[in-house]
Amino acid sequence: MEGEIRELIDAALAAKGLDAVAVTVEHPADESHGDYATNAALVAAKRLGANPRALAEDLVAQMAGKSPNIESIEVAGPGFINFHIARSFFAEAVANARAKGDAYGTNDTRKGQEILFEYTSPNLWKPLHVGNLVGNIVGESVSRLFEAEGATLRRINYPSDIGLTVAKGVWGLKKTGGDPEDINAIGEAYRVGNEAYETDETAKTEIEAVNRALYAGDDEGLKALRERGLRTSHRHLMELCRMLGTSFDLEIRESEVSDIGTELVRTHTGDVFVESNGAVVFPGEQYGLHTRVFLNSQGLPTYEAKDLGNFARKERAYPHWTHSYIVTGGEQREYFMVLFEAMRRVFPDTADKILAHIPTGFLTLTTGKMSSRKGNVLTAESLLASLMEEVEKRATESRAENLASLVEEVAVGALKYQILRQAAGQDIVFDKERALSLEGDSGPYLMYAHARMSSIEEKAAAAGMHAGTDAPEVPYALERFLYRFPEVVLRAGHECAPHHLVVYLTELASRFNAFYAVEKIVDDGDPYAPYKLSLTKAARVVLRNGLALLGIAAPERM
RNA sequence: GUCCCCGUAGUUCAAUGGAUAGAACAGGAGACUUCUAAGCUCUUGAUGGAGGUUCGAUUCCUCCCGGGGGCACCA
Repeated sequence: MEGEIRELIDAALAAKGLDAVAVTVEHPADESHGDYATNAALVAAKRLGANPRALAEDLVAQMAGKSPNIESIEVAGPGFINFHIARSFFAEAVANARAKGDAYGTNDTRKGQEILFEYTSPNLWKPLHVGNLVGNIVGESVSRLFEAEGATLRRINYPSDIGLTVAKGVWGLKKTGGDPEDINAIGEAYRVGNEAYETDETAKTEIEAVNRALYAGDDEGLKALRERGLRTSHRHLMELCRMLGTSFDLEIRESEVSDIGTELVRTHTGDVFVESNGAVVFPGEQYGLHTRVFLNSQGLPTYEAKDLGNFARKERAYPHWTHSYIVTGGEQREYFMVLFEAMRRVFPDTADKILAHIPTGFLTLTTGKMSSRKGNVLTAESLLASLMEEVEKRATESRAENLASLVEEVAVGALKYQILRQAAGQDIVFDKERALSLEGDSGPYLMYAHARMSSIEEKAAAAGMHAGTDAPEVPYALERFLYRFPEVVLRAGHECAPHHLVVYLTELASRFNAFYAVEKIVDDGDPYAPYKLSLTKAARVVLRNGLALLGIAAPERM
């Protein structure tokens, strides 16, 4: 529809001798202004030196009656042109959504793309906190958006299993004598190791020795301890990913790419990297960035070198890739600018391909910045546990067949909504109380609306009622919103911004709830009841598809 | 010090340079008691400050104030 309107405008402007004018076509905030509006006359008037309103009238005369989908076009305000869409269009959109079902909203703007999509990538051995969930939640949603646009996704997890953090944990585990099979002992060991590293010189030296030994792999005892701890951590991570609805196509461990990375840096020392103070660095200053160390003065690879190895490993697995995305916290913005600059030089075949970093926001709590020292770290586990507890309180009269799985779905949905509702990349102030409220703008609000739609459909089916096409003269507010879904998916995908979808779905659910409050749907005596049922079914298709893109479950009963 | 991001109701968030800045929570009022009340209706309340560009600025530019992040051997 938007495309059709643009064509009309372009044709009308061309008749005025204007082409390639950058005009906007948008939905007016106030629906009484119509379904679409354009600033074409305002923009073009400037070029022509004409009166905007007079020009608008001219353009309207050009466009009037050219499309059966448009009922009326009028000039308003300083020279906006408002389009009112015909009733029949809305009814067709309802039918279209129902006919397309799961495919409704998809497009092919990324057809043919093979995308390496790295996200989640936690540090094994460090307790997972809410911040770690953000990358997974945003990454999962963006990857689903890309798939909805026709791309082939290669989901990659790149957990860190070697390096100083792991050394701190292994050292700590020796110190505490904790059980390497116990996830809590793993977390405690890291805390102890980290604290000792920062406050105790002797411990620091020992931890660095542990680090070297783990890289060298020559101390069987340390090696075994590390492996046992990592297994525990990894099991824990996989369980979390299952709950969050993520499954990876490939997992690359930092330890398996550190040699490759080191080798790549050594090979390119001289042409890409330079030696400096005993370390090997990439002189980013030459490219307007900053210098970063790739091999430290002990000759060990840093995150930088390992990321080169990581990339080499990805290429080997998926040689026909076209795009490579990495989702991480926003604090790594500048890091990736440097890394990509170096990668372009080490891997010349990346020249005609896309390398991009998708930063997520920095997460703080309403109670302040998380810090293990302050003891206010909100772990992923404890948060999900509190959420499930709240959900259980609500679900006492649930109609769900499997209550346990519903509780988990709703808890995860509440969390995901909370993270995805705001623009990706913006810092997040995580409000735990709000996440637990389950009311108003929330995951459960959308899920509940979906369950309600399902329930109505179920009731209609039981009553032997069929969906129909005989629609009332004036379209429902819900109809005037429903057809926009594909536009929203397009925009969210284009901007890697799932929050557009969240905002849209919340409004959609709200309109449905308002519709539901005043209209009886399953009603024998109402000639429009079959159409209302059609509309409900279409709305459920949109809500279900939208929730799927966010990675949130769409339960049929709650 | 320097670079990047941010500053919108009491709070947490929206708003491709457009029309009267939207929601939700919290606060106030109400309806229904018939398809799921995790719902619906009404209501109080905001663009950090000063300039500039523009027909039009929350959005772009400059400065100031405030917060966060990066800047060589962590990830």
